Amino acid sequence: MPELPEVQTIVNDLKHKIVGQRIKSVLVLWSGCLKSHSPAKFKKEIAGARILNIGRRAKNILVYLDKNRVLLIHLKMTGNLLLGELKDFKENKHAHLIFILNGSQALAFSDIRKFGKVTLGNKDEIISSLKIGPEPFDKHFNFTKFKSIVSRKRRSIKTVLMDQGNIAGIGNIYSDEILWLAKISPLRSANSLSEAELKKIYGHIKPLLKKAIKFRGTSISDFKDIAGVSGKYKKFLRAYGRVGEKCSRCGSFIIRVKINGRSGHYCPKCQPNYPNIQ
DNA sequence: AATCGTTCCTGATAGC
DNA sequence: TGCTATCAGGAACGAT
Repeated sequence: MPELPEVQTIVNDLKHKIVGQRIKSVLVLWSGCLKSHSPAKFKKEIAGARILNIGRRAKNILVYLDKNRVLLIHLKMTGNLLLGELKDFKENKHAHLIFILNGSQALAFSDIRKFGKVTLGNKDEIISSLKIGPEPFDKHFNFTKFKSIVSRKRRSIKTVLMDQGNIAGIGNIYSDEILWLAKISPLRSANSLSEAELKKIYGHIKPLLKKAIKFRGTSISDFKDIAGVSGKYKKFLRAYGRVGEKCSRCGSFIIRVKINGRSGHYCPKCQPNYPNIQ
């Protein structure tokens, strides 16, 4: 499932490969992914558009187009953007949109579970419609800001970290990893955390995300970069997806619990639920 | 205002 | 073997 590091990997690659090109046309193979337009209108609007830049906001990919427009792509869990030639996608039954670019290049939006969404519209309207908290790498995201966002919430710290309205880009994998590094249980309510505990969490967010970007993200099952290559961060995972394995720090067994409908993975010894009672 | 439950969807896996 | 049931999960949405 693409989170900030995976989306950033895609954005960085796309920037180098397709900025400056025109979208000659688009094939709509499954229109359910189009959020803003009918297939006919989408095809008409997109034809001839020039790609000015590629950006990211939380887990959204922003393709800046001419005429002050933006194409917003959310990959949700199983979405991919793949750059290749049209013939490469003919047998991909999950390719829902294929953008025909210059020469023989094509960019396919594919998504097994069909949760991903594509929106086309005015740049300012689309960006201002996003209800998203600060980007972790924004200079305004300092400890004071983090504390003001998190410290009064009654929900579990994992849920708070994953809520895009609080902080942008953290999902199920990296919330588990941040909390393992900070030795904080994902079940602790955010407003139960001490200043020192908040500092530990905050201190791990940027370095972890930075390292995951360096290794081009985590591929659990579906994430691939635009060339179809898996991310390399999986080997560093300490909690996520390691149920029944030994904690690499203390040797206890990693467990999985349901937290607000999501699976949270943690070490019950290193990350105690009730540290004050121990 | 904040939080909770439901919904979308397919493929992998478990159980019989 | 082959069937059915269950589960995974981001975020929009409606309900409380």
